[in-house]
Amino acid sequence: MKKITIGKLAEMSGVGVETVRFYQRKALLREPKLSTGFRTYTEEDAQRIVFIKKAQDLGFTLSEVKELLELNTKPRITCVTVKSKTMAKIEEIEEKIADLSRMKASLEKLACACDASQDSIRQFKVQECFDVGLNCKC
Amino acid sequence: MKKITIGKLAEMSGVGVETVRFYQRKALLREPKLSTGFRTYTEEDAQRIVFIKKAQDLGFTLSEVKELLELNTKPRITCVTVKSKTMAKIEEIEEKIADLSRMKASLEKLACACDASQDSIRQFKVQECFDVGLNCKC
DNA sequence: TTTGACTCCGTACCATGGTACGGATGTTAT
DNA sequence: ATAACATCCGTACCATGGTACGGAGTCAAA
Repeated sequence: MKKITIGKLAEMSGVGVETVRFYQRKALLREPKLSTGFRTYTEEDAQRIVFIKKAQDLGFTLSEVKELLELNTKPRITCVTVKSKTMAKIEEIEEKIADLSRMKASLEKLACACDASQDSIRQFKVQECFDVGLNCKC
Repeated sequence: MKKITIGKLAEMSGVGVETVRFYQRKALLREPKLSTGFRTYTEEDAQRIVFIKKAQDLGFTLSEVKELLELNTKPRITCVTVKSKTMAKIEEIEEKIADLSRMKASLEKLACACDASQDSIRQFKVQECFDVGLNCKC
């Protein structure tokens, strides 16, 4: 285990130094040892940041990520708890997928309407594309 | 055409008065006539707000919505432009769905591992769930 | 006409997720 | 040992998408 400074950590995990400090303030990262006045990190901290970024990309907010991470810190007894939280997250994810699928369907209608009006002279109103009754022969 | 005040407009389109003013500041709504000192709106303004809200629900930011709305004022190129913007959004959404599906699969493995360790004492790492390698015999 | 509701405006504030600043201090290489 | 660089900390600032405040003017009904 070599000592990792905040700058190296940031570089390793692809974020800025200030972002690391920000995550720490938000308690997304543990308080690191300030041996000799400087923060000292481990590989695990880098993995943690990478995890945060991954989860964030998937649409989780920082406080949701925090919750997910906190699942790790609880003792072994909590298998049941972990499972129920996990199931809840799965449901959330399913909802997000459903939302996105609806968005996608609407956008596909929009794209189709664009095609349809390609050769007609009719004035194209973007608003119409989002209306429910959009006539689309695709 | 009856005069619509800001309060009525807000009610009609399901937003707050302050939101209408905010959209106006952001130039998402035209500057309304201030006949007699009060803003006077039309049905079209209400439709426009409804459109903004719909587009927003579909994952467009306000500035993207603004762009979309501005496409209406431009000539026929519109269709092609709208279509390419739309296709880009669709791709974005598809990526998000794919990510979420992967995440869901990982979380399902975690749930499964919880079951499996009901009687064993396995240390869980939520992070692993996001990695591809969680060994699960479910 | 007077009261109450509505509107005007600028400005301040909120949450989220950072980014930047700047003076002080610590570390490292020459 | 001294320069050059990294890090410390608090605080301020940024964008996004609103929400709230407060003093002033306006409108409409009793």
